[in-house]
Amino acid sequence: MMVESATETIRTTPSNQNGVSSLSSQSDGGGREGGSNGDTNGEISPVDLLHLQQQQVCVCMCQQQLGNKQLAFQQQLIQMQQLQQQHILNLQRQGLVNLQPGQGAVPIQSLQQAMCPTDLQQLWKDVAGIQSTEEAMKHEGLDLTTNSSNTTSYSASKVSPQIPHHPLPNGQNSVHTPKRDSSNHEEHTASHPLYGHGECKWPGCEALCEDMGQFIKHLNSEHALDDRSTAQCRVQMQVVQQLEIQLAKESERLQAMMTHLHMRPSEPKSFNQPLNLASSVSLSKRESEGFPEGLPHPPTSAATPITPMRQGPSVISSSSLHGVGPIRRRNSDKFCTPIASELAQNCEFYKNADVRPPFTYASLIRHAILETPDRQLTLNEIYNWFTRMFAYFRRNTATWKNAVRHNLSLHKCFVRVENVKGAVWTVDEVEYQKRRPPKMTGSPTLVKNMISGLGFGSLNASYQAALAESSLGLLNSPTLMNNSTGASLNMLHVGHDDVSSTVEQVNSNGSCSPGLSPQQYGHQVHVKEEPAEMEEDSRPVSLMASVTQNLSMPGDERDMDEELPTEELE
DNA sequence: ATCTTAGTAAACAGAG
DNA sequence: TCTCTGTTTACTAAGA
Repeated sequence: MMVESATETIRTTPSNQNGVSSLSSQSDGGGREGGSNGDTNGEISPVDLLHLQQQQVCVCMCQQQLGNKQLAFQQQLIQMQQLQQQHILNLQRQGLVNLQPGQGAVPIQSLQQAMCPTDLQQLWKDVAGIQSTEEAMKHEGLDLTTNSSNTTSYSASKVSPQIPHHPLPNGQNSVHTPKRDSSNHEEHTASHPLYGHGECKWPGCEALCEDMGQFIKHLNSEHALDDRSTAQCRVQMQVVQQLEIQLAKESERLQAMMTHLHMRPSEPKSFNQPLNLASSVSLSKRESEGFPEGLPHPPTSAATPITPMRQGPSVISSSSLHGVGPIRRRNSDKFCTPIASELAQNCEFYKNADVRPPFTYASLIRHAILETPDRQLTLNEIYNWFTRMFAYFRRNTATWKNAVRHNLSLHKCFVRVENVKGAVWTVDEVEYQKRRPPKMTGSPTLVKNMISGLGFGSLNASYQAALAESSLGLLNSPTLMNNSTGASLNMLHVGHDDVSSTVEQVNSNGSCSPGLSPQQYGHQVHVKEEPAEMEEDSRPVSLMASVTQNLSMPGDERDMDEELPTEELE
């Protein structure tokens, strides 16, 4: 017990790179990686590079086969991948990654066989464009090539970072109308993926840079190769992968919904097609690259997902981003992110990504309890819910289980009740609402940061544009709106009223019953007396609904419960 | 600077 | 004895 706690402490030390890279390095169900994957220094192997390169080319391939409706999606993915590769390029440039000349050629050659001539033409145009761009960059004192012996094959791995794939306001992208002569290099450099609106777009950095030169200096000085940048890069890669997973699932769900409703999408399977195609291309390779067994392999070619737009910032909060260290002031409480909708929309994300959920233990426990039909859970069932719902909680067991028990005991809102099957825990909604802090006044900067996150705001807009472009009337459906702008607006304007604003929502199984009073459960054995509480919040207590997402929990022997429908909770 | 809240660690006790 | 459950205390950190 003590030993386990000690190891957990070590692992959750912020400097521990495993906490960041665990998603890709997780090799066993327990997630007790010990750095044996050679990944602990944040290095990105040539295999990773090839993987990314392959992804990039797959995107190009798919784009040729897609209609315009998928372009926005694909282009957003390209942007994300550019960001990844930009980071990797930095690593390469600084000698962290040594790509052997022969290695880079392999996927290109194989892809040559798979691509039609026009695809290849486009690809090599891109390659040529980037080469010219690199030359132009050199003239600015930026040597992007560390290995001059690497010609086309190596350059191919660097295709995307310098290609300005910024979406146009209409959702189109300049990727297919490249002007890649050196005379345009200013245009290219002026649209650096990490630079926009006079700000550095590096995750978590909003440094003001008057011009590109200043930005480049800033980039090289503040975001040079170090542990932090490397970790951020890896996290960003994981984020993208998870977003791709999410999109694939949401697209599949959409197809099923539309099929069920006898709606005929303008291009059947238009969403999944590229995903499957790309996945099939690179799946086997990624399997060999250490993608965890339990994790679904992210589709290589995917577009901006729905839910993580809103959820992105919360996931990528400083703490949860790295999945390490204590998280204070989770925004479920601070920003009143509706935990139910958040979990309902991103349950797969939290299930698969080793990302700490941006909720307090108390809110998670409450959610777990309230989503059960009888609104009561044993401690073990609460444990099970945590491990089922969050990959993060499949490890650090000593830490979070203790925290769960601690919260159950500490908070008056959790009431222990003896019933026939032993002690169960229930939620006293009145007490829970009492303990919630006052309404958030809404710091513009804070809210802005939450929404923008790692540039998800633009992705979100593009995604909506793409949806609109796809003539998907579903965009106006509450679900989708909640996933995108609607959710953001909710976050902006609802604040703590999220409780009352969603209270009327009914879950799919119709259980919109209010939170039952603890007295409704058998005879109460013990009610804790919580120390001094702020009673200033006299708002009427809202009725609560709940969300249940049954998630398989590999590696855990505990019960796999029924799959329950979802409903809004807060 | 102070207070509140949350997360973590740990000690301890009781029950099975 | 061991494990699980539950309680409590202490400490730290973040945010207001």
